[in-house]
Amino acid sequence: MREGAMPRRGGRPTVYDVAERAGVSIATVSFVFKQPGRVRDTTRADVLRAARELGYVPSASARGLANGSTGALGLYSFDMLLETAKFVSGLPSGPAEEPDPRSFPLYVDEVQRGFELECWQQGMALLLSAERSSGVSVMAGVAGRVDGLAVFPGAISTEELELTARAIPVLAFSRAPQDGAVHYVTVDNRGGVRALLAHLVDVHGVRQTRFVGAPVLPDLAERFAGYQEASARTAVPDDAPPVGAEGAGRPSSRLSWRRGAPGRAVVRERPARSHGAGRAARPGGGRPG
Amino acid sequence: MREGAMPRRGGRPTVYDVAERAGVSIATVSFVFKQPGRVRDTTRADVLRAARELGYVPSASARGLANGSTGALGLYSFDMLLETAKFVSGLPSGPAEEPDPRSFPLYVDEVQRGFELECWQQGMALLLSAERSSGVSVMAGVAGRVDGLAVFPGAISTEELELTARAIPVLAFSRAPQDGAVHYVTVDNRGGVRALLAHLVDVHGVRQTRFVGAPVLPDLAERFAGYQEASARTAVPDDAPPVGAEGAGRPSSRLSWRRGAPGRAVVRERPARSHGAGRAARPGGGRPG
DNA sequence: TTGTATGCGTTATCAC
DNA sequence: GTGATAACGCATACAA
Repeated sequence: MREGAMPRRGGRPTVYDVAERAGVSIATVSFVFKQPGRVRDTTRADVLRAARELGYVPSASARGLANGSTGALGLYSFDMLLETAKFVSGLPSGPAEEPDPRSFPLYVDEVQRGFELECWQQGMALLLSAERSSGVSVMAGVAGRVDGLAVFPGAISTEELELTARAIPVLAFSRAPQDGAVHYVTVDNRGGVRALLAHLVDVHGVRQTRFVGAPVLPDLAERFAGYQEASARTAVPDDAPPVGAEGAGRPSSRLSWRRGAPGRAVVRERPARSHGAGRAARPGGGRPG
Repeated sequence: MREGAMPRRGGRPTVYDVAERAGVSIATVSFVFKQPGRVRDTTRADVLRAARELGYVPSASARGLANGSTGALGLYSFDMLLETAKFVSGLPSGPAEEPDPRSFPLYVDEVQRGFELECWQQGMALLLSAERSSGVSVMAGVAGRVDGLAVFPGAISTEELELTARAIPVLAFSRAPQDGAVHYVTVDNRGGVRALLAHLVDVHGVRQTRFVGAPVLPDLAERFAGYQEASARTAVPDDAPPVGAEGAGRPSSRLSWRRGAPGRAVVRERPARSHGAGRAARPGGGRPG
């Protein structure tokens, strides 16, 4: 319980300061910002003026705590120093002695930009963060600050994804769909590569092709599968090992890129469980209207 | 005051739930995450297990409210649909009927990536947001959720920047330094262009140059100034109007790009005021160690 | 070592 | 139309 409504420490101004300055109660101050119509015009003006004079900025923490949601979505991506780069690209790149942020996977930018745009249009804040190869999971730290979380493929275990999904909606990019609460989204990698090869052969008359990259991730595996399906049309036998397969950083055991592997690339969505009092974020969701 | 320690609504699990499950008090749960050494090993194990079983994720809102800081830094950039694009590039681009996010100023990505990297290394979360040409200031909404805010040059008025700076440290990119609480950072645009021209002329033997872009922003004005300073060496008279100067969206009056304009490009920092109990964010600050 | 109690700033439910 | 006041979830002095 505050003693009256003292300006308190030297911190940022709060509703109490604004209320005191405007000669009203904190409830009124809150109303002015959340339900303007509920306050008399003159009162509202007083409050707004006081707020501006004080440089009042509402605390998102308090706000989030009070209404149970943060108003932000999270995007969790790769280790920013690319210590997992070769795992991502599937290409051998030697033990990068000095990680260079500039070699960050470029496609990430595009996806990220799209995410930013959507958040922007939805009026949601975007919280960016990335995995750290060293140290504990940062995911938990992120999950606590957002209403929903999208995750790039990486070192995050499915178990941890599912765990996080118990707290907030989680969307995993290009991951093999699993049973659980996590949402998965991917693209038709197989068909894409087939079309690509068909184009190269039919339109450009290419006769020599080779698949470059180690199919250690679902996406790459799918692409390799598509490559094999279509490679009968090229001069390269479809059992030629993909370039870089041997040199891949982690000899990943989580995926066997056997011939004719099952599972078409697919977009799989699970209905979000209701979290709390019906709140629900929609990472990657459609636009309104 | 909670009644005992009921699991409450259907929301995310809280310290109360974990505490109940582990048979300890909420304080102990908190200690386990914040001061692990203060808790007995067995107790800690119990708590961690309970937390994991429940899928407990600490609320950043509550945490932020309790300790007075959010642990996140903000980066505020352009309107994502580029309605201010031509203002940014200085190039006439016609009234983009259908704004295309793909034409977003590219250099932004580089700066943003650097900011991300630094935040990542500092263990801080990064909150991205952008101005909206329509509607009220989003800045306030951002300022409330971060400990410090970096702002790209754009439609944000100096007044608003200063206002925000009363609540949290604000860093403005490529803006003409002002007196106030806002921090400013820019680069040697003038010298850069001089060097560029020298290189073109001396090394590549270029004899024909033209400055493209309307110097409506401080940075561009500086570049134009540098261009003029060095253009005596080219075949183009230094008073040739820069291409696109006429077509610039806003005939900005905030900057007169008069010849020999004063003010060298400069990095200007102001010591951050102490906010609250000595807390201080350091947007763009150096690395530890 | 662990538990109790209180504050953090906002929201929202009541009274008035 | 406004004003008290109880949550919200966590951190932390202060007790025990």
